[in-house]
Amino acid sequence: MYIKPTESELEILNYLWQAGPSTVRAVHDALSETKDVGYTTTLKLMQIMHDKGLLYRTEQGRSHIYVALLGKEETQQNLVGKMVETLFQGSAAQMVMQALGNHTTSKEELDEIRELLNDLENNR
Amino acid sequence: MYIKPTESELEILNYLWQAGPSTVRAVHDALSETKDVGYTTTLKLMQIMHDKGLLYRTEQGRSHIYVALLGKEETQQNLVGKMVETLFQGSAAQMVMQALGNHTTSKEELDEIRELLNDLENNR
DNA sequence: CGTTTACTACGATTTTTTTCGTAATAAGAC
DNA sequence: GTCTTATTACGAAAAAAATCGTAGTAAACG
Repeated sequence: MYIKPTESELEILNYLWQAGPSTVRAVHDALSETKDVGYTTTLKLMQIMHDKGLLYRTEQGRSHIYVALLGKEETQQNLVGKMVETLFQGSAAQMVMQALGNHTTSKEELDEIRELLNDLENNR
Repeated sequence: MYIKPTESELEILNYLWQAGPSTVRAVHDALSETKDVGYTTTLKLMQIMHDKGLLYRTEQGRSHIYVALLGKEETQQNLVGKMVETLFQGSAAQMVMQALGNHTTSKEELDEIRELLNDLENNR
């Protein structure tokens, strides 16, 4: 059974995906750049995530090193999939239109998508 | 200021977008097809949404007719945009890959996306 | 050693979201 | 007109998520 991370949990996961195994301190320092929150709040959140099985941790001296147990791609998949279902009646194409229509996307990226489209068409 | 609908609110909005102006009864009957929830729960939610300015309502005999005040596209935009920011570091292309990679999409839809890609490239 | 510092643990509180029961009431059925 | 039924209003509770303060403790510093 897949556990859906809450919004705050997602922020933490995001950092861990990008930075790799980290202490609460590191996570907190990063988060508090953009968000006004106390250290113990971040700590508690990460402890809860550990309880839920979202994070693995290992002791390192007096502190703990945390690692995300959910994969980045797997989680993206899950959340995008859910959004396609609930907000776009299951049509990924609809979502793609919305996403591309309102974000500046470079020529390189557009080309990459074209390639993907071709692959999709050929492999079925 | 944009108010982010909660998950339950989104279900209601979804129905209203699809069905147009509706009574609580209609919304509730639709929702309870897929979800086990009491009538007064749906009622209360819609009242709260009305308070928040998410829904407009008008009396019709003893009951109320509700209308979504948030547009469908506008809301999709907002939520997809947020997801691109938080989950894909601002890269819409990344999200598109994930979305297309794991949903079956028809040739027609793929072609539509191709067209969109061409438009995007030409108009800048 | 004693003191400071940087952690974790943990409980409690606050805030947000969801849920529902009860009461009031107006419409419709007969 | 009376009774049943469908509806809203409202308060309160339950559940979920986020926040933080305090205490304990081990390491580091001098």
